[in-house]
Amino acid sequence: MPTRREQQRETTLETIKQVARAQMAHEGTAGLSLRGIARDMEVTAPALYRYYPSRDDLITALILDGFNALADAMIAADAAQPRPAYGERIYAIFCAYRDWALANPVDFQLIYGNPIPGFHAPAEVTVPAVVRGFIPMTEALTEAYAAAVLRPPAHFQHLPHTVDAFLRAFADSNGYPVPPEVFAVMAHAWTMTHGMVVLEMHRHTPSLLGDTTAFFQHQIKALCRELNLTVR
Amino acid sequence: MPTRREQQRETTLETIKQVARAQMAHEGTAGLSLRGIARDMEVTAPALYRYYPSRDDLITALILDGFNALADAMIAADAAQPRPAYGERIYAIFCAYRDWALANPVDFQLIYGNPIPGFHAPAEVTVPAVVRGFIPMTEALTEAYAAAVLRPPAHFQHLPHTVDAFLRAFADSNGYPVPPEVFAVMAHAWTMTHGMVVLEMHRHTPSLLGDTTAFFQHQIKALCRELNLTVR
DNA sequence: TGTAAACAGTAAACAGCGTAAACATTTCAG
DNA sequence: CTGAAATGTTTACGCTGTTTACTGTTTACA
Repeated sequence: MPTRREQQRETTLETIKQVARAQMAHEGTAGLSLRGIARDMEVTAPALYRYYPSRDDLITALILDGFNALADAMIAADAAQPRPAYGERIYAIFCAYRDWALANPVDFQLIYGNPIPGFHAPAEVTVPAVVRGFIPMTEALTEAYAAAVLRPPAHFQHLPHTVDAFLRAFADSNGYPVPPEVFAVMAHAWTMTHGMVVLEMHRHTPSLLGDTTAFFQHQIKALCRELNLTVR
Repeated sequence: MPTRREQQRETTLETIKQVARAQMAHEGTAGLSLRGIARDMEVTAPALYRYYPSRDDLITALILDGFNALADAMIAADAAQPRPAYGERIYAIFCAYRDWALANPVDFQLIYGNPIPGFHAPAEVTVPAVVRGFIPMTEALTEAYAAAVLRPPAHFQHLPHTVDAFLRAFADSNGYPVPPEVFAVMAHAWTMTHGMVVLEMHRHTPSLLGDTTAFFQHQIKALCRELNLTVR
């Protein structure tokens, strides 16, 4: 059972991240400064070093939170759909990806951009969190495929042999085998979604397309139908 | 005709950018520091202010160069293809986009990411350079459509009415009318390409797909064929 | 050609940053 | 209650972008 001191420490660790997020939300990812956080907390800067050994460690913690929050959003969106309704699930998951990104642009840039000078999150920390976010869409697609509802167009089945070999090896090494064509479908959908989100976030598409939300939803629905999944 | 001093000034302006790029290439976009550039040029930092009024102005200049270099790469790739060969042109243009990005990751992050703290390039400077890069693919697609070679699948023709209305207004306001369905195809292709490039650059896809080059080329070719364009 | 203006550079300084070391205080456990 | 651990402050170092004042050099014009 945690002592009073340990509880206090835990809340301080959380407060620091909270203030950091607030600062970034206000001034962009640039606004993250230890001294700024310390000012807001009415504490001196070196005091923060009792909690995070360096600025980069704080950022790493924020990134980890970000990946998990995004994963939570997608998992929740998936869970909210009725079963089986594979198309609705897929649609909801990718909409959740975009919605979360647009609602939390700073966190999204933190995890999927490189907004912090000279910083790259250690892979051994981020990869598990990333993988967690991919579980719902992988499951939904795999189940739909197993149920013979998802029928990928031909070109997903005739992948380049290097990719096909890699995906088969990957599926075998994993305890959770995913057919290469399903994996390819997921990569395609993710790629598309991510591209739209990133370009929209950097304000490149709104001036070209007008209603980016409608366009995005239309694109995802079109993909679902191309995969023989019914949606809406 | 330029005086000796003006020539000198021009080369210094260029040298500063050159050194800046070298520093970023060496230490990531974080490595961009005026004092660092000054050190490399064996000059004091304030001297640089005679050439760029601030660090952000230097970055803006670098971004402008980046957009133009990317546009040049795509234009050159397009020009190198035989005519009409619309499929080959489209394929070459998007491959050029990816190739340039992977060959110049720092510049790419500079123009399509937000790697510099607290900095966002002024739109009135970047937009024209961005538009320039889109000319070849817009032209290739529009010509292919006019020649009835490009045949977009149905969902590109039944766009959400908000998007459709916006694209029609956009085409009308422009001197260069692009049919909405062609614009939608371009947005789709760009989105896909950009998403793959960004995810690959941040090392999210290589561990999932193995041969990302093969996968990318496969994806673009599949899209071309979906559009009734022959390629390879 | 002589001179005034524009240009190019330096030195010094200011404010802000991340961080390390030394020191003081608070809080808890034996 | 006492000593140790946790938490905080003070001070300092070296880095950053940027401003100011001052010095030469180059150019343009009367």
